Amino acid sequence: MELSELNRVWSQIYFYLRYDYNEDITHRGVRILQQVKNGEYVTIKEISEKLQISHNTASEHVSRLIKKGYIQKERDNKDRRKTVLSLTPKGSEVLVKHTCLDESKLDKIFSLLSKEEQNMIMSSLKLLEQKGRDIHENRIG
Amino acid sequence: MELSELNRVWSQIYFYLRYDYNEDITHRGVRILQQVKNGEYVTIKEISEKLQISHNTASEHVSRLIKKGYIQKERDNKDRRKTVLSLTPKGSEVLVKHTCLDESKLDKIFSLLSKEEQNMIMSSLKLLEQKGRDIHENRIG
DNA sequence: GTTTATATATCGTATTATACGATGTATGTC
DNA sequence: GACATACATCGTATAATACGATATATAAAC
Repeated sequence: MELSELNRVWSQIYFYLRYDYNEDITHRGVRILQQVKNGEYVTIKEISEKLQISHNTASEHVSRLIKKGYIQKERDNKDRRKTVLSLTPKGSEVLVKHTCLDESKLDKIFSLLSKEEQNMIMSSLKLLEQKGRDIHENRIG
Repeated sequence: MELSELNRVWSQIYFYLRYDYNEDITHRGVRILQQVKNGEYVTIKEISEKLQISHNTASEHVSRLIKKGYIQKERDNKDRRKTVLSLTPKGSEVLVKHTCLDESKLDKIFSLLSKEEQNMIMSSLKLLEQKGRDIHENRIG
């Protein structure tokens, strides 16, 4: 199995199918939205550690994202010092545009595929996701 | 077919499996390396149009990437005004780190999959790539 | 051959993105 | 109360990004 071939294909897919979308969010902002989306309990400290930046920087980035309406925050009832972050619907939408494949393009592609092909693609991706999650959560080596 | 589900899976795969790599290239730099990799004949003007920036900005970004050893340039023999850009091996490597999945992670995953599963994943991705290329090159509506 | 157009390089200038130390407030633990 | 933790705010600084002006080189049109 030639993994570099798989990688070539992966990055080509993204190159061809990503949204042609004009940035109105910073690079750092996207990374933060990703972290907020993928954590269960995300605080400023979490963000600063994950992105390896100071807490002040993290706080300010988050503050700007809140102003843009992409993130909301609330104080944790169990520890009022802590701020818990979550994505707004608007934030979710912006994140999709910057990390996902253009669904109108996907729609065109899928309309040309057999049911069997569609299912194959879906199964493959889900298998990769599942194994990927295991790696991410250190359940595998 | 629920495309948003496919997209959720896609972005999760990337989130779990991408390289944990420290940036020593700018966001714009990565975009330019991508363009250089994916074009057959890439000039400063091409870059400026694709990224929708002025030619001077494009020229300067490219100049910096050349200094870092990621891109090389040569004059087109048929039109000496034109500079043709290509990736260096070093540039290719940096691009992989910023756009691909971590191959050591993939290796772990694939070592756990049957030959059949591996082939299914590979076939699926190649099918998506092929159709994606068609879309990109306007062969499909 | 001259004029005009094209392609890129360089420089000066400016804005935005990103970062952190210092400081302050609020809350939690001992 | 003393100390620790979490985050917010402000001042400061650097890096990234952008473009207009200008210049040089080359190609096309007349």
